[in-house]
Amino acid sequence: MITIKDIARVAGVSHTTVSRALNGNPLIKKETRDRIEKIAAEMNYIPNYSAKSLVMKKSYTIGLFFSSIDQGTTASFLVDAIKGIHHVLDENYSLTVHGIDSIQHFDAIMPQRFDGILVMSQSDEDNAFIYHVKKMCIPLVVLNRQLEDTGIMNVVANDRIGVMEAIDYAASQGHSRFAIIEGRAGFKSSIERKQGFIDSLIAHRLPLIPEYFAAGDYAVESGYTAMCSLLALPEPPSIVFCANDDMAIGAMNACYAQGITIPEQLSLIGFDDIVFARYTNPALTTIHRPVADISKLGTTKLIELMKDPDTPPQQLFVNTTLMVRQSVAAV
Amino acid sequence: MITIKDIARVAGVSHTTVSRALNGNPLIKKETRDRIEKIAAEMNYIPNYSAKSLVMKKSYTIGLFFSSIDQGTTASFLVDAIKGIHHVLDENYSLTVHGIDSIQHFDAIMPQRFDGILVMSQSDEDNAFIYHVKKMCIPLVVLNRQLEDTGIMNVVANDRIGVMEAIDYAASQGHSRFAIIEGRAGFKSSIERKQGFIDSLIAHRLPLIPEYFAAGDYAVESGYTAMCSLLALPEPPSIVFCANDDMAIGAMNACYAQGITIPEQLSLIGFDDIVFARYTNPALTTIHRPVADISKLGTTKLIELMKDPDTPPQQLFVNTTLMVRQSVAAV
DNA sequence: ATGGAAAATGCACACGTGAAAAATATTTCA
DNA sequence: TGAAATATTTTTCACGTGTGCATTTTCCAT
Repeated sequence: MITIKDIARVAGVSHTTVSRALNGNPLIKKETRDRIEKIAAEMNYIPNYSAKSLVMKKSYTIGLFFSSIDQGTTASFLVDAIKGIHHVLDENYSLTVHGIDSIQHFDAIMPQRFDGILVMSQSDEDNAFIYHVKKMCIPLVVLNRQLEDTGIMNVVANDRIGVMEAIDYAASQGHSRFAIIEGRAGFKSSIERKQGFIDSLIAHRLPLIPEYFAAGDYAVESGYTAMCSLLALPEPPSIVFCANDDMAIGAMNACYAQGITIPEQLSLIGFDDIVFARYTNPALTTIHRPVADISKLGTTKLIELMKDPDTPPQQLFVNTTLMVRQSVAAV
Repeated sequence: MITIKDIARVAGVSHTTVSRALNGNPLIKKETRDRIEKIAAEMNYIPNYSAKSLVMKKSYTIGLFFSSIDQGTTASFLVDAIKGIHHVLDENYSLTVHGIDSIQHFDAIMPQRFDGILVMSQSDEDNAFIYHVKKMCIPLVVLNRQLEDTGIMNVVANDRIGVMEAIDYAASQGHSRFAIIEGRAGFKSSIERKQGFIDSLIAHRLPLIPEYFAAGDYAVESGYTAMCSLLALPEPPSIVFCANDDMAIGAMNACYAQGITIPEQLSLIGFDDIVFARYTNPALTTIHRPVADISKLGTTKLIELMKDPDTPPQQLFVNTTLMVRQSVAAV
């Protein structure tokens, strides 16, 4: 491996000059710089990141942390996040992926190892981690879950409003017996989506019926189970809002199994707009959650924060979009 | 940040002794070691990985490379891979995720930055990258795509045999007019799955009908399109094998659209066994691809290789499993 | 006690880089 | 032409860690 010292020897200058030349330091005469850059290129010089890290106290690493990699995180969510970040992130940063639930010692999370951290947060339980990062003064952006603390950069989709729009739409189609299959207990998104559901019903002066609130955990299977229990009610709902598409697919399946046709006998609304949503039968009307956009914006903000740690924290909202397809009937 | 020198001062020894004590070097007296370890713990010492890296020429980083993050890589594939790896990987290694297609300069891929590399390979086009890694002498395991070169550690599912089993099963159900919707051109998996399809038909002395070979690219939409063209044939097939589940879902959708019922009028087989496969209507009969198992085994092998670079390379096969559900009818 | 081997520890340096301070070269101005 | 001012480069040191070799301490057999 060749180093700046090797280049210095060839160029007949000191290694410091080489370092400066290669890092765009204005103290170097233009012709010297050009000559050194040429030599460096010819010698195929590649900087040693370990050495750089040691002296600069930078790691050239961005950490992406999910609440959990195994549980409650749908595949498309994780992938869209990674895609979004890669889209914005400079090539000489590398992105490491972690699950908060599998971290043994927070001590290993320190400025030395991460220039910046993105937390794809789903639950309050991440707070311990988030505050550790903050205490360590590592530039931090929390994505996807709205924080009470306005001292932290935060990028989220406005789930609640997204749901309200969807319910408004369904109400405009004449529906009045609304049920919900809720998300995983403890997840902020579950609460928000439920609240949007409730708010919209209240705004339309529709009744909140306790039996129409079914528990779920974001997994496909839980949608199936919850739908079965809803269908077993003496008077089933005319429309069911599922807190994510995975559960909506499970729910749809339960309907097939019981010979209920969608949307004629029962309407269905999902949340997320995963790839498969447009390929269910009928195609699922759902709320598009802009995970990739959130990730992109979050990464942009993180980069700002790394450049200038005093950038004032903001709470940024990214809009959801209602995707009207075929799973809601007019009644 | 506290360093071994700080500990040395407190313990009244040299930093060398501290370094040795903390790294389990046998030259240190047991009681000295115990004392130093105690002090280190009390002082909350955390080693500086940059310095370690510099001196040890290790990075404590494993790179996971996909052919592409954006294209042709399904979400569940990426996620299952990450999960599998995390399951095996030691906590003080971090995992970075990359798309080969977005690497600008291979020069940045060097031993200094990666202790080991896992390539989730889908296409021959990855070879340039793979050989670069090999040339750099970075411990390497290639997953998912079978290589001709037996000099590289390689873990793959036996796609071909998996497909053959599935076609055998379908033949045993009385089918004889078999069609295929192929995977993305250029991907090894596409070729293997197609070959399994062909081999099985030949073994059953069934005809290979050119019109029954439809092109696809692993995306849901391409399954839809391909199925439309198959259904437009004067004499459509009685069963269609789709090279992955995503396309099978697209294909299923095309059937809905044209009022063809599955499996009564047309049978369908997928490949991968994604989460949603059991929730299609009817549930999709498919071939389970053990991505997580491949990743786990591959990671284990990579760790072996990192410990002892002379570990002889192997080609390891992980079995697929036929998941019989409801999309294939007996005729 | 004493020599000598064995065990334990310390010294000095290396890794590749960047930065402050010092040195040298060049330009400017009177 | 010479001093002051400025531009450029070099010297020296630091970052935190591990290692070969020298040094000290310990222990045992004499």
